[in-house]
Amino acid sequence: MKNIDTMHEYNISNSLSKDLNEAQIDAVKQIDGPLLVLAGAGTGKTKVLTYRIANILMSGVFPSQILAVTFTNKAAKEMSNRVVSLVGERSEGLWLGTFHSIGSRILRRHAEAVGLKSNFTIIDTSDQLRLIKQIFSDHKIDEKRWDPKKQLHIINTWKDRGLTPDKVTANDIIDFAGGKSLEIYEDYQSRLRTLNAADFGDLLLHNITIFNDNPEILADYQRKFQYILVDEYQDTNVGQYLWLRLLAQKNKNICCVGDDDQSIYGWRGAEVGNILRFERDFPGANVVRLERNYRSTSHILSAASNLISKNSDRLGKTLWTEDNEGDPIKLLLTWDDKEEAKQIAEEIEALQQIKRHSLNNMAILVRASFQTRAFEECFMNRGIPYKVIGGLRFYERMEIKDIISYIRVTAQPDDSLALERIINTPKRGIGPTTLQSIYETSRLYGISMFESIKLMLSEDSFKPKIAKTLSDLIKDFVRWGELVKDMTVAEFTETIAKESGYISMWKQDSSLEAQGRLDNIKELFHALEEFETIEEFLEHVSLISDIDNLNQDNMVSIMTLHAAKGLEFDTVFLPGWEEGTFPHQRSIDESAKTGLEEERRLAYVGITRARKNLYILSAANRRIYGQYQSSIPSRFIEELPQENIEKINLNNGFNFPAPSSNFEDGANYSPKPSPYAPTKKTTSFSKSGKTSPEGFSVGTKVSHTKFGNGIVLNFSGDQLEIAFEGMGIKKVIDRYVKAV
DNA sequence: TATTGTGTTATTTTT
DNA sequence: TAACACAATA
Repeated sequence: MKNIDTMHEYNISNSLSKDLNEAQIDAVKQIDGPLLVLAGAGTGKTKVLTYRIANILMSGVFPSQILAVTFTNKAAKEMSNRVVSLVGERSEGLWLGTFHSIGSRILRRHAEAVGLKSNFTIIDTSDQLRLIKQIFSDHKIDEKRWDPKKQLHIINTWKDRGLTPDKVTANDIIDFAGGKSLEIYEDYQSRLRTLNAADFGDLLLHNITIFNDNPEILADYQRKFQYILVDEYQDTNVGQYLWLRLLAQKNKNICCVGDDDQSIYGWRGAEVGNILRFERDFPGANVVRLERNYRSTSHILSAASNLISKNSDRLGKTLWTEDNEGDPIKLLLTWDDKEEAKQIAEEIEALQQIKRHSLNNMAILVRASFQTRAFEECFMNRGIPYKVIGGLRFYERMEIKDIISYIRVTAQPDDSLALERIINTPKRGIGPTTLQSIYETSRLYGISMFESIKLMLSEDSFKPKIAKTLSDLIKDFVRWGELVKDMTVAEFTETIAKESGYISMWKQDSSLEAQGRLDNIKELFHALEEFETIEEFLEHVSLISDIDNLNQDNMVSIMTLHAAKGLEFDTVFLPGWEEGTFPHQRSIDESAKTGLEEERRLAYVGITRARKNLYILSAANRRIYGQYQSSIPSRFIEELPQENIEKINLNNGFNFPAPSSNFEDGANYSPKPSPYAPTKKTTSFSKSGKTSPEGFSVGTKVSHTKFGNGIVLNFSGDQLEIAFEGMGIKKVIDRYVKAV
């Protein structure tokens, strides 16, 4: 142990001067006092952060005294890996995570201080919306006249700005829902408390409330976190800023890394102002600029710099590189979105076959997610493997959410939102009328739906058939609750999914997507094997956005520009550079100059993702809402320096679709090879036959991760009855045991 | 209560 | 286009 440490120590001090440039060393070395690192794209931001953490650790600070926050799980994971590779085990105990995960961790410790229990549920957007709709109906507010989504947006905005209902002033109130928007916010918060739930915004907002109301708790954390590091500081909103300021107030050892030119979350409440006024907030702050770019060729870098220089609201940096000039940016004007996809597909094929480029190093970055569709269709036909990142997220799929809801209710019967979701899935004959009566009872007595049902059953207020159904369901949940003790999370979930009839519901479904849904469910069971407890899993599920694509398969990545932040690729395609699409119309309509500048930053982010090859495309016609609309090339194209771009004329050598195809669907200019499904999440599982699928029979000696060794006594289907040494007889699904 | 049909409406970006 | 809400029917 000691030896390892000394070895790392040696490595660190050695690497500092070897691996880092001067500015980077500056940023890593001065660990005390406030520091702002302005890190341009590709200037080694993550490197600085990780070396800095290593350096702080080497100065004798305990890992648990360091707080490092990021925005995405991806970034947190990346940082954690890199710190481990620098200092090994010495980083254990570091508080490194997203704002939300850290906020949640702190909130669980002090939940009572804001009227929650520490096992509160974290609800997502759809739950939020459902809640708002309920409150609207209580207040007799017409959903047609007032869009519940708008109300949700208002509440989220208040939360982003660190405003609890009591802090909302007349100035902050937007006239909505007949002047009731604040009242609804109050109701919403109190409903959340009854449900023992918190939304994303609450994770930090409650922290702030706790810190403000309980100076001794705040003091504890201030003492604890000697050093604070913040990634992507340009994207912090007011709430996050307040949270950081509270924590950093005492020691003032806060290091924020960011790039005002990459601030692209203004719509989510991010305040570039936070970065612009850092020096004022933390007097005596040092500022280090990282301006040497290690990523892109000079053609790419120059184009990006010139484009972003059109923005007025910026601190200003001059990025430079010693990299060679490289190829100019290729600009392609196409007839329509289909042609655009086809051009990219052909270029990808050429790069792959002629230049032997790997698909992993290519990405298509779009402005809005609907644009991914044209590429999916085209690539599917041609057999180009691709993955859409962040498209429909795994945990947001209906079947996954349904099963998670079953788990939620089992773990926490009072989770009414989850119960409401699955009370009639599969169909049990519980319709809106019954639901309404339950809901009324729970409002009347201020109890959960689960409790209401129990109460109403005892009072005999249901029709016999419904009473039977509900009482069975309640009994099921109670019984499943008992199972937790004896089973792994995966087994437990699988049992519930089967016994509730949820699996058979999809098995009986003859529709096309049913099999895919079953596959997803299988994948969920698989993913669950990593977790020790239900609570652990539920926490993970609420905070992670996508199932981790650990697969290093050779695929082209397709994602939004927002999702691409922090990533880099050899080859990047930027399609859809048309007025209205990019810059997006709404962005300009809603926030004029600010909006346009944010769009330009988005373009800057896109361009700077590319290491070597960059393609920008613009289509003259695009299908929007199923109708073709013509548009003109994006103004951003004109803002690129001529000397960095090469215009490619498609009319030579390519078949150019005739305008007549405009309103028809039929016209298809590319040959159609046999359909090929490259990327759908289809982990194939053997379909369970009549015998134990894994081939176990009575007498087989097996081992199980939780119960140890045992012997098979009996089985039916894939359910094994096993006598475990010292554990007694358990029912286990055969996939979870191994023959020994 | 479940199913089917019709009309409306939205597509920015996400932890 | 496609998802969704709502009304009309079985």
